[in-house]
Amino acid sequence: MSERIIFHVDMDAFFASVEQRDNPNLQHKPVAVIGPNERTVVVTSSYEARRLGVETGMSKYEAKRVCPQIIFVQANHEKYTQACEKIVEILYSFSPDLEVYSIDESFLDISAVRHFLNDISPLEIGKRIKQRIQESLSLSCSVGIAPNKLLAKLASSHHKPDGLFQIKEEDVPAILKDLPVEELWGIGKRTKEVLNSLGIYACSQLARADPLLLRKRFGIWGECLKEMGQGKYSSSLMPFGCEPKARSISHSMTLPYDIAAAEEILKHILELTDMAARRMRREGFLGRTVAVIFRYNDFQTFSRQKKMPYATDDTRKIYSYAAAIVKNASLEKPIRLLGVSVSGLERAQEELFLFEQDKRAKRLNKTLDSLNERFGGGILTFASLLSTVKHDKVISPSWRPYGARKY
DNA sequence: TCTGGGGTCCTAGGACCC
DNA sequence: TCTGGGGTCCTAGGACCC
Repeated sequence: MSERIIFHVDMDAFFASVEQRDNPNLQHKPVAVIGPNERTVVVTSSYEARRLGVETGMSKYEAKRVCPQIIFVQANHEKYTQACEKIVEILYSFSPDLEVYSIDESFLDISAVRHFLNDISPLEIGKRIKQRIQESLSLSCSVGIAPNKLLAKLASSHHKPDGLFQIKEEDVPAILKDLPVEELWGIGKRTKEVLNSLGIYACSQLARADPLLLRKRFGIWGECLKEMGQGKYSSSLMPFGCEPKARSISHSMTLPYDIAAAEEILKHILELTDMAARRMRREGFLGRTVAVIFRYNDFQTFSRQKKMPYATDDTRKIYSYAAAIVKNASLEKPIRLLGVSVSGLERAQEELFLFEQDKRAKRLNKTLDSLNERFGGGILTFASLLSTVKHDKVISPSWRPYGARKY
């Protein structure tokens, strides 16, 4: 098998760039895209803001402190979704071997279609991809080209913004020689610390490390780590439209202020449960396991879960378990964040709804869902939620565009 | 009023059964 | 009645990603 040619296409400061494109007042200025609530963080910032010290994950106040002239813009999910759909269309026109990894990143394998592209060089193809995206969306991206996904991602991340870089097989040892291990995709803070404690700092050291030692410290993953240090990475693309079904659906929120009162906690739990269950119904899932996520005001975070006797997508049923979890949790401090997650998902099938009561509940849910959808969400809801704050759509990097062409 | 939200995968320990 | 183990399910937590 000949060498594969993988592209990683990564939009530059995606959300911030879309906002700057659409509002001339933001162009060439430090812009930070943030969430809708008071206790939010910087989701993305323009390169102007980054140069002035603004970083992703900073609180609003921290960003304002390091960069007083920062301009905050609230995230607009629909806009980014539309842009993503167009980008996916463009990439798909280059090759059907496409993996939409997140809202602003994709992998493209052109090995199989290369001769249909008149055997032009990978770099030239990368140039055309960048051109097409720039022309039709007025957005810039960085493109990394390499024999596998790991190296393609490295190639794009090291040449941002507006980058185009190819790592060839023969260049791999030189590129990895002094590269810090944490620059590799998948090696985070904790893994870096452990590797460093073993005297492993550069990828070339990881490549030579004792496999038994890695195996002992990292389990199964230790074997992958050594290969990654050598620039090897065998996993192929997850074809667009063929992604495995979701394993969990969850919603969580940092509350506007810390709370301790049980009835207030339960009110939020009902709202979060309803958001999760509505999405399950929309996407045709039933779930078996309910988890509630708690975060104290000191940031200690933990979860409690409970398996239900059968799978359901009914808000009330799921809520009854979530509420029981809250009541048994014996909370010790004020709560800053609450979340509800449903896992053990399976495809909903009509014939599973055997009981008349369940059928009624399902019809009711369907009616509520369609009305909610028609009126933009959150119009019809449980009476006890009427006084709570309505939240904007969340930003979900795992989101996949609808309606784009599939296999 | 320092620190968002939505995911996946892996591990480890305890319960329970044969 | 010195004490087996293997397998599976469930729960909790942590690492990592965008």
